Amino acid sequence: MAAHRGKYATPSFYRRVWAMVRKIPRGKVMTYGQIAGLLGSPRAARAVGYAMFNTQSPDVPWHRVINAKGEISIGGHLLRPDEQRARLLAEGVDLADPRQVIARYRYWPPRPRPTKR
DNA sequence: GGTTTGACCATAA
DNA sequence: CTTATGGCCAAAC
Repeated sequence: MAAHRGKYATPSFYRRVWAMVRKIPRGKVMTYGQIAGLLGSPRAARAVGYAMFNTQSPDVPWHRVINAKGEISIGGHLLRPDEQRARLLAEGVDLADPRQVIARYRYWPPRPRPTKR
């Protein structure tokens, strides 16, 4: 099951990112750096963004991933930052105040070690 | 295996 | 407040 780096093989790191993004509940958001940190690489925020760029699975709520400022990072013309905003608004996420977005809607996944209390 | 790129982040001025 | 810069990481070429 080793992830070969074939053209059509899915990079394992991306998979972890996607898996974590899938766990973001509706109406919640996570940041690139946050995801990277939880995956063990606090400085790999860019790679997380890269993973999002390569996301093609409808299962992955890519729109729930924003930057540390609490805003949508997509500035590109090819993509659709407006769509991300619309999706978040549809889930009840108010993007008016970026700081408030982080404070109110940031999602922290449960720790993988709930045992021992 | 070096180079390039990027939907990032923190810091400095 | 905005702009600039360095850093860091993973993947594609």
